[in-house]
This record gives sequence, structure tokens and C-alpha cells, in this order.
Amino acid sequence: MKASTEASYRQRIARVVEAIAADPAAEHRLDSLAALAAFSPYHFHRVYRAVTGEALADTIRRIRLHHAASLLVGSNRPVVEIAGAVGYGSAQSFARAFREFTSLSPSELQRLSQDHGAGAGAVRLRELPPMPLLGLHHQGPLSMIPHTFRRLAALATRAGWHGRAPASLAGVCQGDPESEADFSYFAALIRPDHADTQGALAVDAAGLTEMTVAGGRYASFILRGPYTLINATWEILFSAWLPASGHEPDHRPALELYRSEPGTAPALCETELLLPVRLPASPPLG
DNA sequence: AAAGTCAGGAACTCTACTCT
DNA sequence: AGAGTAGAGTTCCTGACTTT
Repeated sequence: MKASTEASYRQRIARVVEAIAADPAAEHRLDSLAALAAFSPYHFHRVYRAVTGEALADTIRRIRLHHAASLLVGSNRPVVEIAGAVGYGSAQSFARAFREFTSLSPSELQRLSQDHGAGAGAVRLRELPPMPLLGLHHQGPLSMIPHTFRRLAALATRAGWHGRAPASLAGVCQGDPESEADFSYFAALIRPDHADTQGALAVDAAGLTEMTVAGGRYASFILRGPYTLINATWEILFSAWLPASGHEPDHRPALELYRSEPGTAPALCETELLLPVRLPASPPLG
């Protein structure tokens, strides 16, 4: 596919993903979404997978369950209500889809998040050195971040990066994800001179942007489960762990380190969430 | 190269029911 | 109320092919 064609496709597909993310509960049909992207339904299918690496139905499901996880965390809303709020016609089919994706039932996630935040007690403090990265600034709807990682992988392959080691993918989050205008995301590879890699890795990575994340103190939490739960886990860390920790959030960006190989089953994925923190200027009262 | 069509199989959701 | 299972119907995905 020509680069100019791919760029055009990405814009058209971004319109589709935006429409889904804007209203996950709506009935999103293949033909109407294809029309939004100005393709025939059949051709749309092929283009969509070629550009995003996933099927349209997978995107819709991912966005819905991602939204559902956010609604479940820290809320007492009945599961049947949340099922309806994200577009499922019955609590049964919602619960099944949710368990397949997260390995948890909706009520289990709700309970875990209320029992001090899905294991927020497992948070530990780490002092990290500066981390040099190469990557891409994400553009478009946040729901397309996985697609940016896919482009990054393609560019890295093209640049001759072979034998990518585990733990070499990272996401750099700056700002408030609730407000897309104030939020930026950098999808990155940890540079080989920093990552614990083996084998020959070429340094020529044309098309990628360099960034060095500041070192310092981070609160670290290992999320075991699908990436769908990342946002919900951030919410727990900010709302449950941070206020009780005696620390304050620092101005440095938050980090997500993807520790699983591509293709790992969602339920088995490991993501290290790193929240930059510092001690308060004066000790907290009480 | 890009876009459109078709057909068959795969995957999904819903409903109904039972169990905890 | 929530979870698990099975069957039926619907929708989606994909490969092969044709047309522009």
C-alpha cells in the first residue's frame, strides 16, 4: 500500500473510531461505518484490517469493554445497567464478553476495585534512571493507540530492529486522559542501549522520534490482565492508592511498560504502570 | 493499485433455562 | 442478582475473483 494511500485511509478510519468511541452504546453496523469512511462494506473490511491490524468488530468490543471497565471501577451501579450503557442487550452476553476479555466477571472487578483498588496494596516504590525511548507521538482518538503501536512495530521492523526483547515497549502519558485536548501519548520502544536486549539491533530508526523520560521516584503497579483494564487501574491508583500513600503526584509523565510478548492472551498480559511521585514539601498532618 | 462482489464458514449475540 | 450452558439466528470475516 502506498504511503499516501495509507495516510488517507488512516484519516478515514479515525473518523470511524471516533464515532464508535463517542457513543459506544450505539448500534454500530458495518455498512453505516463503511459509509462513514466512504468505502463499500466489503472493501472497508479489508482496508480496516490492513491499517489497524484488527477487525472492526474487535475494535467495537474493545472500546465497549474498556468503557465498561471504567464505569465499573469505584461504582455501585448494577451490572445490568452498565451492560446497557455500553451497548449490550443483556447482562448475560455482557458478562460473557467481559470475562472472555478480562478473565474477571464484571462484579468481580467491581468488588476488587472497592476492596482497596484491585490490589493497590501491591504498589511499590522504585527509583528509575532516565529512560531513552524511540517512538511515535499518537495522533487521533485514544482508542487508536493500539494502532499506533502497530505502526511503530512496522517502522521498527523496516528500520531493521530485530529480535525485540520482552519489556521493550512503553507508553508515555502526559495530561488528563479524560480530556483528549490536554492529553498526549507517546508510543515507544525502549532504546536497545537501555533495554536488556540480546542480538543485533540497528540504531537506524528513521521515522521515529527520540524522547528521554526523566528518572526519579515512581510508584509501580503490575497489572496482570488485558490492556482494557489499564485506564481503570490508573483511576484506582489515583483515587485509592495516592491519597493514602503520603506522596504527591510529580509533573513527570506517567509510564506504561508492556512486559508481555505480542500475541499473549489478554488475561495473561503484564503491564507495569509507573506513576511519578515525590514526597510532599511538608509532612502531611495527622 | 484500488475498489467492488460473492459465498461459505466462523464468530458473535440473544434467549431460555438452571444453578448458586 | 449474577453466572454458566446450549441452541438458534444473525452478523462478520476472509479468500477468490472481477472491474475500474
